[in-house]
Amino acid sequence: MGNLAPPFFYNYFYTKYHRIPMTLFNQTKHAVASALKHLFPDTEIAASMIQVNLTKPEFTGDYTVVLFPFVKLLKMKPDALGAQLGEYLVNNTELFGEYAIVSGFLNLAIKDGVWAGFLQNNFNNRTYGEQTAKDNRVMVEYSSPNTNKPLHFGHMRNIFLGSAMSQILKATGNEVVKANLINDRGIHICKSMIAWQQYANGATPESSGIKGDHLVGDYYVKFNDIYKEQVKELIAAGKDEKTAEKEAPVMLEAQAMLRKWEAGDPEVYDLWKKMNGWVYDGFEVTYKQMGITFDKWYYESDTYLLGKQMVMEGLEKGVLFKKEDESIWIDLKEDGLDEKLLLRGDGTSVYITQDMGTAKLKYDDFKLNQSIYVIADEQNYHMQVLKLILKKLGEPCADAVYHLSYGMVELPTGRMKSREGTVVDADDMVAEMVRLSREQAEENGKTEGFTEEELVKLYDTVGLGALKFYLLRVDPKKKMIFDPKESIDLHGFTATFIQYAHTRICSILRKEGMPLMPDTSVFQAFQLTDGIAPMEKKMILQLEQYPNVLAAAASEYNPSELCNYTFQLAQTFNSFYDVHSISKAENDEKKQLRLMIVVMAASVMRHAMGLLGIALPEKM
RNA sequence: GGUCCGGUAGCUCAGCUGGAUAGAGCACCAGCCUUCUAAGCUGGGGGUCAUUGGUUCGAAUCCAAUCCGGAUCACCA
Repeated sequence: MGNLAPPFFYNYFYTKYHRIPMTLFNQTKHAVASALKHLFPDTEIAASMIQVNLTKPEFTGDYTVVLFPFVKLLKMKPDALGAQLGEYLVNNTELFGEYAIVSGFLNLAIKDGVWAGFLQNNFNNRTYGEQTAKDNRVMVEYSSPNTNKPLHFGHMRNIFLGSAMSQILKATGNEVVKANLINDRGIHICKSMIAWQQYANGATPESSGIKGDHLVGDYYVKFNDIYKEQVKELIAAGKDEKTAEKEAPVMLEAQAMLRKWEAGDPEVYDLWKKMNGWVYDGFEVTYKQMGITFDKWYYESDTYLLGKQMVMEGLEKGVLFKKEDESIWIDLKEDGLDEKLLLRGDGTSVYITQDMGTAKLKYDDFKLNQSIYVIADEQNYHMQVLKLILKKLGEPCADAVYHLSYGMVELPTGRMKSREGTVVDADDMVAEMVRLSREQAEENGKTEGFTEEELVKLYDTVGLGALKFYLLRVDPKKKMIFDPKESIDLHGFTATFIQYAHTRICSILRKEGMPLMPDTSVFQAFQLTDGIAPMEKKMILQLEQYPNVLAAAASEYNPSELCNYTFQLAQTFNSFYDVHSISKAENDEKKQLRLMIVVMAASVMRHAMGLLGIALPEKM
């Protein structure tokens, strides 16, 4: 069988709302639709009725059309319809070689030559699966730390999720701005500052040798210890709990400090700047180690005034109202929610005030079509309220707001609480994973032929890869439980597994003297005469799915789809590797076919994992 | 109590716009390294898809009710 001029090359279908990659899978759907239209011109058949699946391995064929949905509409028995449809598709398209009907399912086999053409056209396509630019500007905000404590394991889920989604959206044709909103003001910062003033004796990161974010975090914990103690004392002195919490001296001091800060008191301002500087230095080290970057930084200290201004305008417009104590509120009762405070009686702003300002600022800065907030699901209500308030105030940014909500990372004993010292620190976790990858490599005798420098880099790649994969492989909206006592496995459904499969491919290519991305001309003369073995076919079928998987990861806001897909691809490759030799292939045709498969598989693995920020080494 | 999310193998999770015998990984058992890297491969045991009812040719998937777990409903951020 000769090569067919590929009828499909890289392109898209355009429907009213979506752009769909023109994979063979999607072409099959299309072909079925037009076949039905041709065979039954008088019957209107909705596109949603056409269901195409991958054919189950126990049957022959590649793609399967489910016939039942048409039975009633066309008043035909499924098998009769299948025969007519199959016959038409085989005779009138270039795609299908044969068909078979098994109890209500029409199994279609794509011609081997079409598969060969698919490989020849895509094996070295670096951007395989990506979509062309579509003039859609998206901001993804993630990380968004408070400046009163270091990053912990739960933040890492947020950071990796936001970073991965940015990359995925970019690859699917969006213009993406990666934003980090630093929550650098508010009562929580004042708590660290008060405790530091009273107990640190002027300690700095330099003088103490403690990383800046950790140092500030230590005094945040200290504040809470003092506060708890004072509340206890007040209760012992006869106050009820609520009053005690309100009147604890250290809390009053923190509140006074916040007012001073908002009034621009120079002494408070200097301390605030100094301590935030320490924290930023610490964060920078952590972000760098994790390979995380941002395009745009926002600071709530810059946006809360805009928020206040919006509140004042809302008050003038009559959308908001004032209570006796001068505090300003919005009434959301008719939307099934409650009254919500937007500005305190003393004029200081609350969480949502600054969020309003930031939302508007982001929108105005970049003329966004979409503004994605990666924030834990405990804030679902808050985000709902934010969007609603913006809408009521008539802000155009309201419609762009999208909350990418994810479940919290919990310990077997429950939530991580910095006050109770149960947090798993981000820096510690990275170090632990790097250590674990070293231990495993040494145990397996995998260190031969590497310099110490190469090993350090490799352990970084493996350890960090495992961590990212672990946090991204679960559907974001589900909460996950992490047991720090059981360290993360490097076997099974992990990045290490994929990295290992990739190094095996690299090893094959080295042996064959072939680069990772050979030139198109290398397989130009390839002719398929032999047919395709089942394992080879399985690889090709999975490679063919990638554009659809990437598109789904983008539209569902779910990077775990890439984890699942790539793991399956690596799994199939490992089985393929076991049954088919490349260096000792039966003949040159087989060698070439398998080389194309393997080159493309490695490329797709690098692409998919690259979007998640996971590197694949060439040797390990 | 209101709203939202979840409940699939011992554990961690896929599958959820209804389709063929419900899948992986870990753990457990048995095999496979003179042959491209065994961080791998092959096989095995393990399931009332929380429960009940409904919708239909067909339900883990859709609908309703119930049970269990979590989040949230702050002048904290």
